[in-house]
Formats: sequence, structure tokens, C-alpha cells
Amino acid sequence: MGRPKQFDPEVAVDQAMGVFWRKGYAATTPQDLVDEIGIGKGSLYHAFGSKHALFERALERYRDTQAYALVELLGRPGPVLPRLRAALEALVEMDLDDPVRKGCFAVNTATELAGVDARSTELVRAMFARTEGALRAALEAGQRAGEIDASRDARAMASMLLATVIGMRVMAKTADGPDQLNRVVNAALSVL
Amino acid sequence: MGRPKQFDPEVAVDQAMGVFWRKGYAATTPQDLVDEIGIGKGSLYHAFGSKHALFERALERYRDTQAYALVELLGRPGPVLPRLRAALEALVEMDLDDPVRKGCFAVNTATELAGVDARSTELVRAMFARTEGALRAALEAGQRAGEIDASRDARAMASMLLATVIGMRVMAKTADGPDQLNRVVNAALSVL
DNA sequence: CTCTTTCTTTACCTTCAGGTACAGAACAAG
DNA sequence: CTTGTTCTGTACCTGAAGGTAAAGAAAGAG
Repeated sequence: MGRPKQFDPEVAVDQAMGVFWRKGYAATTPQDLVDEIGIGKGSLYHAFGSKHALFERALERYRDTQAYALVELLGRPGPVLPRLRAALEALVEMDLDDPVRKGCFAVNTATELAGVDARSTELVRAMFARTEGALRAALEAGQRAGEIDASRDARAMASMLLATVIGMRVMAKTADGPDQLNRVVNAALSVL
Repeated sequence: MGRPKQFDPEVAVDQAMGVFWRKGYAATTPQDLVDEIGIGKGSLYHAFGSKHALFERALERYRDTQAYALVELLGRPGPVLPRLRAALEALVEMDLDDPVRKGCFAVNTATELAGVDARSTELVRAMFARTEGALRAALEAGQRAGEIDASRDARAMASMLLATVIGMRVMAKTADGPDQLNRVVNAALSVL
């Protein structure tokens, strides 16, 4: 009962995610949010409580959509190396094709809020850990299939690949062309 | 002539760098700056013009001290691989020993301001390029000395190492112990 | 057709960001 | 010892951040 909402909260969180992702937490104002979502400030605060609470929901949404997509892609069946290459190339293409170069929301949040906001820090840490786990699982599958030298430490390689991916996504924000990032992808895969 | 300054602008820029590095650009207020530097707001604006101008000077100072230190370390004579390991381990130790986990100021600025502030973006791009160049020079020296397989593409390895270093410094902000980062260092060096 | 509940709108509030203005203080030149 | 110049301190300003309050609108319950 009661008056029904004039907007879909899930959609609103999605739109808020876009703003926070583009501008960062501190630089995003309530005005930016209501402009993007298209509702009044009253509704915004009635539905979400605070800018910070909405940010958390946006970050969770990122985890459940974007971050999950990478994990899912890595977990598919079939040969590992081509899948890994496809995943990295897809990230590079996504990042460079984006006209505003938002990069990775988790990485942006790590640099802005780690140590400042415990909940956000934890969400980012968990996303990193999940990605690392997916990389490790893929590498181990490749080792079992004989695609990858089984004497190498899959866990260490996964950590390094995670660092490489994170670094790439930062570099995508300043890179002027695809060459640098393509070199990273090729070098990273050539050592497995 | 005229009244002499009561403070050393170089020192003030250094202190400002600390604040911006810790909190980021948007989250730093003029009040934070005058509190840290210990001068009045009048002096602050008289000496530096604007928050943004001071930020640029702080970023340049970072380049000339911190970023340069890494390049210098990589450029020293002697065997390359131990030097590379020492450099990476020093970064990890620095990042983890820092109680506020500031990470890398250039990386933080890349994620916060790339695409928003052209001058800062360019400064960061230049720092990345310099570091990449130093890595490449070190790798090529290692190849000439027979320490590193000369058939490998030094440029691509340098790009990958740059990405790895950047990624490591982001991960240092959320990592709860040194294990993950040590794995990254070991894996990165084991593939050269 | 009222009552209750939930949402929307508009207005409003407090604090502070980011910066300016101006009067006075500290120098050097002449 | 005045004059011109640069620095300092205090006061002040405008706008907006982040959020609250109150009144009215839209639904279902009975």
C-alpha cells in the first residue's frame, strides 16, 4: 500500500553507478545524481538515505554486473589461453572505446576511498579477490589441460595477472592509443 | 624588495603534496591546506593563486622527487635483475609500511583526474612514460649483459612491468598483508 | 469514501568550499 | 624617513553541498 514509486530503484542505482564511476565519490553532488536519475531530491533521500548509502549500492551493483561478467567469462569451458586473451582484449577495447575513459569503478574506488571508507574498501578487496580466484582457476585448468607449464605457481601467476589487469585499466585512462595496452596484453600472455 | 615570505614555498608545496596525496584533489579543502602548511588563507592564495595551481605544483614536486627516485634506482650500474627486484620490493615495503596507505600519487591522480584535468593527465602520462622508459633501458641492459633472454621484446616487457607496478600499488591500498604483493613481485621477476 | 501509508514536491536550512578585499606589517631603495 | 613593493591577517562574500520539513498526491484497506 501507499503511493507507488514513480521510478525503478534498480534503474536509479544503475544511473547513480554511472555518475559515481565517471566522477568519483567526492566530486559527485546530490544535484548530479538527481539530474541523472530524473527525480526530486526528496525522493532521492527518501529512497536511499544518503549519498554514501547510494554509493555503496552503486558499488555493489558494479560487482554484480561488471565484475561478475569478467569472472563469468574466465570460467567458461574450452581452451584457457584464447579465453584469457579474449578477456584482456575485451577489457582494453572497452576502456579505450569509452569516450569518458571511466576505467574500472573498483580500481577508482580503491584509490579514492581505501583506508577512508571501510565498507567500500572491503567491497573492492572482495572484487579483487574474486577476480584473482577466477584467474587462478583458469590457470590451473590450463595446467591440467597441458596448455600451461604445470611447474609454475598458478597462485603467483594469478596475483601477477590481477596486478597487470589493474595496471592496464589505470593506464587506459592516460594512454593515447592502443599500442601500449596491446603490448601489455601480449607480454602478459607470452609468459604463461 | 617588499616584505619577505614567512614560509618557504618549496616546503609548503611539499606539505601540500602530502595532503593531496593522502586525500585526493576533490576531497582536499583550502582549510586542510592552510592547517597543514601553517599559514593564513591570504598567504596561501597570494603565493599559489588557486587550489588547482597548488595541486599542479605538488604533482610536479612528486615527479621530481618520488618518481625520479625510482628511475634513478633503475638506472644504476650493475646486474639488472637484483636491481629490479630491489626496486619492486622497496615499493611494496614503502606502500605497506605507510600507515595511511597513500599509494602512488600519480596513480591516484590518474584515476581521479584523467580526462577531467588536461594538465594533470599530461603530467601523469609523462611520469608513466618515464618509468616505462627506465624499465626498458634496464631490461635492454640486462639483455646485453646476457642476464635476460635477448630474443624477448624489451619494450613489451617494460610495458607489462609498468602495468604490474601500477597494479601492485593499487592493490597495496586494499591488501591486508604482504603475501599477495610478494607473489606479484616474484612472479613478475620469474618470467624475465 | 475515509483512513493509513508511502511517495513526491517545494521550500528551506546550516555549513563550508573556494576565494576576494582590504588594512596593516615588514622590507629595500633613494 | 618616506615611498614603493610584497607579504600577512582578518573579515567578508557567493554559491552550493548535503540534507531536512511539511504539505499534498496516489495508492490499498476496510
